[in-house]
Amino acid sequence: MTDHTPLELERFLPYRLSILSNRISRAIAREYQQRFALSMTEWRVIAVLARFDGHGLSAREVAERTEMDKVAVSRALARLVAEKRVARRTHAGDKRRSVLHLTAKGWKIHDVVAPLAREHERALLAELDAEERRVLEQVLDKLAPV
Amino acid sequence: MTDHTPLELERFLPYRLSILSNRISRAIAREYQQRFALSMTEWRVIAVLARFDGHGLSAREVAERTEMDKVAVSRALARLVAEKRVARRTHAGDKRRSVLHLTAKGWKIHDVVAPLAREHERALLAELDAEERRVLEQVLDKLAPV
DNA sequence: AAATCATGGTTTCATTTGAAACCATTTGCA
DNA sequence: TGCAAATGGTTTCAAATGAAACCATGATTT
Repeated sequence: MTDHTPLELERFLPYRLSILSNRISRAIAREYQQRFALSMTEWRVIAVLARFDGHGLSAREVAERTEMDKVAVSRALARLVAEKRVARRTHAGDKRRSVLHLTAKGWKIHDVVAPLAREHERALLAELDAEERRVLEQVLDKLAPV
Repeated sequence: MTDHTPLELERFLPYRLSILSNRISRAIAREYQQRFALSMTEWRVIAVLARFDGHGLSAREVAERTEMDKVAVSRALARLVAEKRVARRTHAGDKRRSVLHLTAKGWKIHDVVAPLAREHERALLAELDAEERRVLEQVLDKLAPV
């Protein structure tokens, strides 16, 4: 007789994490999707470019930072550049690399979406008490160090 | 002067959760993908059918339980039924509904993948101490109640 | 300097996904 | 009863995605 012990999905950590993460991402995404016709990957690229403004990141560096693959980044950038949300130059010393910056248009989007995202996070964390917040941080540091 | 305060992605909760969740899901998926030519959605359906064996779930109920939309479930089921991993009958009292069960073949997959998934979870939790595990549970209960 | 290898980035092709329309059946209600 | 609305599920079409091949440039070896 084989072991049919089923997975208790509702207590299975990877499953619960995935549900939670999807819910949150979708909730935030819903807000900027139609408002700016912005996909989640595009938003992530904008967020990284904002965060490392002044560095003139290359596409590769954006990919690293977002944990997206380079194809996804390339496509997101193509759209962002077409819509003039991101400016793309060629690196002076290395013609393969691009040098990326947010345009005024890109910053405008950032300046709306970033607070909105922060507010979502705040609301989420507000459901937790101090100990829970502290330990959650700690757990994420352990399991998914940046 | 506008507020350009950028999101600190590497400390932003939704972002970190998404990274963590993706990494874990991918790690588990890698193991059963080529071994059984099983997609993540198909595995989820199998897991739910195993968990609620004897109930004769309908597709709708599977969709609810997996938090996948009904189109995804419909497609996963089409493949699973074609490969005879799942048996599908029509509900006696309601000809719209299907009545779903794992076949012997489906159970065989379950009985390999479920322990494998549990082992992944165990390894993950092993990185945490008792307090971290306890609080993590608690946090998930609060943020993503089932 | 030529040949080889590595890197940044894009394109192509097949597959997956999501949204909306759709079909069949059942339910609610005039 | 008969007709509109709701429900379970599938199909269709467009867009998103991933893997591999590709192109151009740079670095390394000889």
